[in-house]
Amino acid sequence: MPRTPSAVPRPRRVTAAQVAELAGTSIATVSLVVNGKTAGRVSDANIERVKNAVDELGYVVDHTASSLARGTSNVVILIAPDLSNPFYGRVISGIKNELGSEFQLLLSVTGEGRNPSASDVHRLIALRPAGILVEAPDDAFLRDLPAGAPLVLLDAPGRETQATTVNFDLADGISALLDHLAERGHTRIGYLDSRTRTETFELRRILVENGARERGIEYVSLPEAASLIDPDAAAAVFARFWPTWRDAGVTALVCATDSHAYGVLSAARSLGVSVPEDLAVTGFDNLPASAIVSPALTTVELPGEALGRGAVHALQAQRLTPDPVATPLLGATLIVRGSTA
Amino acid sequence: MPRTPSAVPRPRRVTAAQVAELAGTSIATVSLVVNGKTAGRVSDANIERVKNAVDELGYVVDHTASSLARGTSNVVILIAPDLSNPFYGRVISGIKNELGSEFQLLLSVTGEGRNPSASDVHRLIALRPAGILVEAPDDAFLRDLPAGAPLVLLDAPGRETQATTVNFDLADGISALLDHLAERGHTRIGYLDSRTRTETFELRRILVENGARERGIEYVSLPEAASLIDPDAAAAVFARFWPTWRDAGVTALVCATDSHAYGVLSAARSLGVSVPEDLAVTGFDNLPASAIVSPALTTVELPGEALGRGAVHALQAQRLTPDPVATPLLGATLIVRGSTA
DNA sequence: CTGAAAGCGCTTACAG
DNA sequence: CTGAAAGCGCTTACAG
Repeated sequence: MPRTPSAVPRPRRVTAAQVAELAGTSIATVSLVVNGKTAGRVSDANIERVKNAVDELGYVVDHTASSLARGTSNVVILIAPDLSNPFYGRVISGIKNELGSEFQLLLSVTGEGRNPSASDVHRLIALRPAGILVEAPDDAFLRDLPAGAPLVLLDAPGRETQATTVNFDLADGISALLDHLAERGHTRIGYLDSRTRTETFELRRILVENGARERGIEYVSLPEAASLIDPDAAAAVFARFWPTWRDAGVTALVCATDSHAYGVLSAARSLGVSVPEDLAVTGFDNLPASAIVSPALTTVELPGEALGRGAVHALQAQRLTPDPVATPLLGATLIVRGSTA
Repeated sequence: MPRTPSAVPRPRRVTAAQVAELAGTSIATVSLVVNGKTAGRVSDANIERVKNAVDELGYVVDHTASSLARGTSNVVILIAPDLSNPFYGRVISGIKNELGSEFQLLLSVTGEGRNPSASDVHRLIALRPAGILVEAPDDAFLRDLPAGAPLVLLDAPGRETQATTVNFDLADGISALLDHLAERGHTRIGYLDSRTRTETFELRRILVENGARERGIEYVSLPEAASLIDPDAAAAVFARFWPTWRDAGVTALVCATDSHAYGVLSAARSLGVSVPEDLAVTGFDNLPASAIVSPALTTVELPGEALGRGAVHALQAQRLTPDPVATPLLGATLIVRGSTA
């Protein structure tokens, strides 16, 4: 937004001084009352007077001034690469439910599916948030961990010692997935990776690879087979690599996210590849659309609501210590549907 | 988040006073330099000294103090009911692209698909935002329009006189849709509404109803047929009303959003209703998944990116006047796919 | 229980 | 071009 020549003046806000005057008290008393710190410090009569004056004038504490005086605000910020991914809806809902009304959640999105960077966070720290929750931070971010606000990383496996982190139990969900594929008779599987280099995707790939080996399943490695978290991008990558996978005897393709899998389903249809007859397809997340796409998608459900709640708990613990706080892993569940029938 | 007993102290931030001391200038000079207001007011030598000191200390202007002194912040807030709807991804991207780096976008979501309310906005105004963008405000909100920050409503047709509003040209898109259905020989259509009572949905329904009449298509009115913007909820409603529609001879069902349509496609499959043979289905939005569901969805594409850009333009204009600013309608386009083939 | 006052870290007239 | 000072609207020791 270009700088504006001169903005129109807005209506003056009601201040604590006005409330104090109307109530016949000091500003300090107004502050104590509106912040509920009256116990043994303000008389009932004054509490009453201030409350009446607040109602009459419609006074609301100025958040900016309050934050400056206090040194911290009541805002908690979630920074994430791509809120349009429905997965975050569940995370956000978990955070809000757990935060309660004392704090206020604001979201910051990085552009173009870019991962949150340290400079993004520095700009947000200037807002003096009560906490910052970072979804899927990238390497650069972790190299220069910003100080200045309590920080919690979400879905950043392997970073537990660097910062407070809330993670999924991917090992469990991936074991179930591979058992399922083995049971269906698959002996050669491929993997469609996410192109964003984030810890969680690194881990998913490695667990699939190792788990396959343990079960005598051949993991056909094709590191180039990776796309952004977007059905169209995934479709293009699948179209490009399908011949290779097919010729290698791959009968099941594990995708890094449901969004990747959607693209595979779409491209497979165009290419005349039958799912699951020619190729079984699986995802991660269990997005709402996964029950509806055709065939319905087998996927490892990641409990986003629990991730959000866990992040708030961790933030609360983090506020009490400068050291990383240990948090329990959140279980992932295999959901079997038609795409691996 | 429950109140914490006593938070650990965070590292002290670098202040302008420290920069001034290192640079050997006054604090005022530091402020002028970091805000780029040096023209004719700061010597080149001092600009240089301050910049070096800023770099050396890693100084960042404290946003809270700056907002308090200035009376307004550099934060623009978008408040929306449900960011998990991929439609908002495009809107957000449009806003960010247009805002540039001088301002910072933060998002606030209302819980549970609830529409933004006046009290939500009052809490946000306490942050002294440079502007507030409200997506799909509800009636109560509009009855008590909050003052205190420049405000722009997105997708709130009929509210142009109450506040600055950016809207789609729904009439155009719906005309194209009905022409298409008429051409395919449909003479009786149904409508699956959104249960959130928002202006835009009201308008969609009315335009479909009137447009049908003008074309000699019978609009089978079933006001109960409405659900939240969620495939599962829409599927349940469709399952309940399909017998009624079928018996009334409905051969095409217009849905208020693509998300509703996904639910219909899913339920239709379970019920053995062939799409488009037994029933043609359409949506609004053109979400990414709409090209991938089966059959692919015919839909009226709403240009979310343009909506976001338009909102920022409108905000900029709004800052110059207390009166609602007139904005052009953004064209909607019909995308024809298999669900009406 | 109460209020005057210092302080949070900036920005912006203002006088020089 | 420069800096001392007032002011933004709160919160919180502190003295009473």
